[in-house]
Amino acid sequence: MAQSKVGVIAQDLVDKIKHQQYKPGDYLPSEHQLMDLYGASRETIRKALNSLTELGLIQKIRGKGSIVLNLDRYTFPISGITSFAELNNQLGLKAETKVLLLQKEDKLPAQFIKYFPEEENSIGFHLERLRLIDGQADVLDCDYLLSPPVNSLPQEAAETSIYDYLENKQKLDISYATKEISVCKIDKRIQDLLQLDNDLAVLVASRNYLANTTKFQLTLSYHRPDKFKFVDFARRKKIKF
Amino acid sequence: MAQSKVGVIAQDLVDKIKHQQYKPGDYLPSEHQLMDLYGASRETIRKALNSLTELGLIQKIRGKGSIVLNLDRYTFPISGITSFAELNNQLGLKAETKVLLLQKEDKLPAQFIKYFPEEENSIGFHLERLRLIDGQADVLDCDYLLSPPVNSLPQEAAETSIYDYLENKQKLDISYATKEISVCKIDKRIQDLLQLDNDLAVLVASRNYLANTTKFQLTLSYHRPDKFKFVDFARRKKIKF
DNA sequence: ATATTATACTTGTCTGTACAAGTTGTCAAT
DNA sequence: ATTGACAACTTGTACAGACAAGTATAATAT
Repeated sequence: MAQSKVGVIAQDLVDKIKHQQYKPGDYLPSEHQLMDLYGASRETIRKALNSLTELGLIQKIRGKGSIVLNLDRYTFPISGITSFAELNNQLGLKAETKVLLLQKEDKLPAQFIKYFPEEENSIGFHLERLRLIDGQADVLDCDYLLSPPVNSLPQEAAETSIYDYLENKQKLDISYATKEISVCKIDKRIQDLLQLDNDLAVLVASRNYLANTTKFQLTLSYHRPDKFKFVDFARRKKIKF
Repeated sequence: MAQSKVGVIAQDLVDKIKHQQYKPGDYLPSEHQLMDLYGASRETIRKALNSLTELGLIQKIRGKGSIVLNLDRYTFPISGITSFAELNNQLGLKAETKVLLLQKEDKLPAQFIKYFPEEENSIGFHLERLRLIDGQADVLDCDYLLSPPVNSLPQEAAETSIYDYLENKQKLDISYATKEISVCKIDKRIQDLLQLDNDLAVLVASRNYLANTTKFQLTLSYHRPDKFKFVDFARRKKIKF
């Protein structure tokens, strides 16, 4: 997955932290020691350490070292563009996906227009999936995959992981996303699907982009309010916008 | 604010993007041109560009250049540890803060214990503030500032900006935070403060830390559901946890 | 005992070089 | 006109060296 030397080192350090080889509160080996361990230059080591810092796994303290932070599985940030299938694997949940709809459209379906007016006339694949955890319907994912760049979308990919399909089969380079989390009123249909008493749901709306900056996916995720939990790690920004 | 050469360059680029000197869709000058412009080495330029990449301001494309992304003010990510006063300045809102409570406690008040059980016996300053925008009460911020490391907390700091006070007066080095966003039931008192019809609010619970990894602040922010909006920028992570 | 100094560690910052790899346009051969 | 090779750009990765600055320990001077 991570082919560069920096990536290999970073992944190895992450794995060792995960398996408690380096425990929360411990200091990692010093940068010079890591240079010997991995046979790399100091800049290379430092780039790997910086990526762990951004992930919230370590904190660097000048003059002392890099200390492993205390982030158990439940506080580990869910942000980043993580697909449901990946989340599922990482957290070891037994989840199920029901595909409610998969069809090609020649313009953006009505329910999306309010949130993504700029794509009103785009061709794409309309996909609706209900996510169940322990038999309970927790999330309704409504996707619109823009075509181009998405040429095809088999039913089987929709049932398992469209990200796996797009990245590995279609060789699309998924890169970044903008997300908005808010609370919205939902119609009777969604209310029934999620078996909700009232008409409020947490809505995560996201625009997803490839590395060449082309937009390829719009998503509206409706979450049961009582099950929704978004965990984030944030560093104090030194740059003022 | 940013004393390092990298920081100065990054801030300058951000300012130029902000003032449309570099517009969305444009390519920034190449790294070699930026070297000449700022009189810096390529690695220094690249570190500055990387920080813009993480902020979601640009996208680097190999062989082509760094393209400015289209992020208007409303989609600019609010994450990071940004204080209400800072947000206020950046967005140019006319907001008001009412201090409801400020007193020292010798153990964690009951309302916090459910979310921060590990700090049950900590001494600290209990602070409650109501945030109003256009006269409307939108957020109730409940803070617990741990003592140590926070020795004092004057009323005036609570009314304006405790982050300004802690960073500039007390010289605390605020570094990172973990946040959890969820939806919770609120009691009658909070319901009245926020003038809500029902008993649901969006709750952002966060643990805030200094650069030396000491926890200094616990926060429970209750948001009116109809006003809450959390905007985020996320990059696809290449590291699997 | 206390304070100071020296030192050996740590991370932070910046420089310069080298080569790999992706993109684009030019020019020549077909 | 199309193709293909090449050159000139771009960013990506890695290396080695130098000095600054913060931390901790031990030896020293008072």
